[in-house]
Amino acid sequence: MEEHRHVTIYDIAEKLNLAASTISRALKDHHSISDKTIKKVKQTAKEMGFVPNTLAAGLRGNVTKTIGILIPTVTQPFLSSLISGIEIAAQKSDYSVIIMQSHDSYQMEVDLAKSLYSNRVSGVICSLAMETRDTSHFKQFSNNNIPLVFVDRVPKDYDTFRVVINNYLAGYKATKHLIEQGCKRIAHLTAVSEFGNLYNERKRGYIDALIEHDIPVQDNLIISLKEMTYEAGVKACNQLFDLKTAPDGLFAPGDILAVSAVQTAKKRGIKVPDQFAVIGFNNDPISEIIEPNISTITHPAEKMGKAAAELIIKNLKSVKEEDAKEITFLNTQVLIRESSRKI
Amino acid sequence: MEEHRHVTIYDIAEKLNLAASTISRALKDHHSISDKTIKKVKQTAKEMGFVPNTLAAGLRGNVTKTIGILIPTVTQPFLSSLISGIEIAAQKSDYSVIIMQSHDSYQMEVDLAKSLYSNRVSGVICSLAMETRDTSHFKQFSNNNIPLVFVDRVPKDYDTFRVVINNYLAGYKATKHLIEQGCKRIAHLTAVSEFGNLYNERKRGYIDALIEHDIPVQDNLIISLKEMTYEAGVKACNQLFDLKTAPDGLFAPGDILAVSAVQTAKKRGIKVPDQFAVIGFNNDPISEIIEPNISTITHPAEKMGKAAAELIIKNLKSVKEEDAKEITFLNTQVLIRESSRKI
DNA sequence: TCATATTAGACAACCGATTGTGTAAAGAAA
DNA sequence: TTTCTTTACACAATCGGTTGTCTAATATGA
Repeated sequence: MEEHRHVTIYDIAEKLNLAASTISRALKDHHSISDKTIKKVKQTAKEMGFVPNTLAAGLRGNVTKTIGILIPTVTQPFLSSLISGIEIAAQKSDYSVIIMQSHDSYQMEVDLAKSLYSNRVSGVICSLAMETRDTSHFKQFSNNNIPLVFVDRVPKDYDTFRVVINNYLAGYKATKHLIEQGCKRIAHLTAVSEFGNLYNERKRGYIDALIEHDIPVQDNLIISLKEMTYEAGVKACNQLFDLKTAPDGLFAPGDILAVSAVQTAKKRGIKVPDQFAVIGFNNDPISEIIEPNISTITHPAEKMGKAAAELIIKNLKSVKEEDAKEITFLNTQVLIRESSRKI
Repeated sequence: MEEHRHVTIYDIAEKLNLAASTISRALKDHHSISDKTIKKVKQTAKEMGFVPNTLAAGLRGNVTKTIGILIPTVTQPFLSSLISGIEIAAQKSDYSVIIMQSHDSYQMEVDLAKSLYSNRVSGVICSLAMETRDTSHFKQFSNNNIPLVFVDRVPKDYDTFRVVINNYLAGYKATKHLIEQGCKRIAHLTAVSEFGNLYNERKRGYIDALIEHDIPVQDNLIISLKEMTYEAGVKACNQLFDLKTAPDGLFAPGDILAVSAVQTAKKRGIKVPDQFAVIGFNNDPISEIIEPNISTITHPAEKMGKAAAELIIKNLKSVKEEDAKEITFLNTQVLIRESSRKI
């Protein structure tokens, strides 16, 4: 096998008897290079199979056109949709995307943040690890004018971009929907002690909706879970159904939990939605396929990714201090399906 | 806001009155540097918040410790699991992962391959786009000793690493299972004209299992789909159920199709599995949750990712020509659930 | 005609880590 | 004491694209 050397602008320069700087400028249509030369250079570059070395460009210009993504995992549907959105927006502006998974570990997140910085990414999009309480490892980005956008699971107190939905409002809307369907005893699952305020916000919305409709808030109808898994959902629902006065509705802050609720109800002979109406969150693919279909809150995951990426790309062009605290809210919608449609 | 400059080895050198080369060597425990100096350098580096610039290192050494992933989309469960596996293996060896989505477009794939090359990735893991027929855009990797691993959707004729399952055997096993459950008229869905041989292989396994058990292969029980979507599955199944002699079993080469089959059957009052047994493929999360649970072929997606990443990392250490055609087969298993369990 | 503007392109420094080569000093072996 | 080895570190080239500065030539305007 021949040992190919990467073709460089110097190779092109030599072949055409021009200076390397001229090649560099010609390739990006610099005004000081004649059309004739530009055409010739581009033609030769193509023939020789020239591919620019982004490392060299990045080193020199300190611009890598790379967006770093730091998220708990790529397998969660919401997050893979988020990636997809980021990726599409990035591709449009000729940015690359580099992805790292914290697996919800704080230490991993710290290490990976360093690795992203080491790679001199142009910007970072992050959804925090469950474990994360301290966010000082993100200072390296802020301190070096690397735009940082938090998405979905965002820190309370960090002064940077955020792209989120209004979780309070979404929780309120979901609960209100159940009330409108005639539910009187609405249960709620939530996450135990969370740093990001996402589940707390949903819970606040739930509570306010109840209060607003003169429905008492009952502690035994609110269950805090350590993990938002199918199994945890089944366990919690059984606990709910074992109550003397079992609930007739449930707002689950995730579709997997809603699925577990629907199936647990079915197993116990409880009719969904007539005896027990359920609404989930996220509009995961499964919510649409399971029977009965599950009502849910749509979460524009791809759009969020797109918005986050665009914030970074836009921000790189014109850094304005006053932008720094910008929060982008994206709309949620109640998607009514069979699991909660009683009327 | 202060304009921080990135801390470099030169900054450390200046502070300690040492040469930059000494700093560089000290940081990687080079034997020619005294322990005392090493300790001092590392200490100071930490204090000053030094983070190595991987661009500079990559440019100089032509090694980036980055694995490029080029796949149709990240949102498909199989592929996001694959990524997860790659990522875990990469992290272990201190590699970064850079992901690009072809969205099943050939042109995108060509462009993104170039972009990966431009980023001087150390290796590439690829699952081909549906559209791809020609694979010459991968030559740039092979020609430059950049290890290339195809996963799952692999080209027939490209001389490089592959990590795949034995699709023929999996198809055979799935079909045999249905036969053992007493099915006499087993239908099969497949993809229309595919470049990668994955669906064709599964079909071959299906056919051979039938032949081996003296069951006639009937063309009207084999339907080729353009897209492997839920809707396409529903349509195909309705077509099957409309036959004079409808099938009593189905081997679907994907779980989404299996789900659509089960639900279509239920809608038409056909009992699953008694009148119609179904087996899918991939063990997507949904197969476990839907009712009835769907029997499926487990596909070790994360393991495949891990294997692919390890091939690259290992190969980078010792490039041997004779390795070049290595094919890694990973095991599949028949996972029997309710949708096909008759006896 | 002279001064200014524009066009064309060369030269060289630069980004930051790496590494081959060189040198000086201290210790070990002869 | 001399030679060899080891230790400890400095110097400078290198990777490849970018960009400020400079020279020269042609074109435009006063």
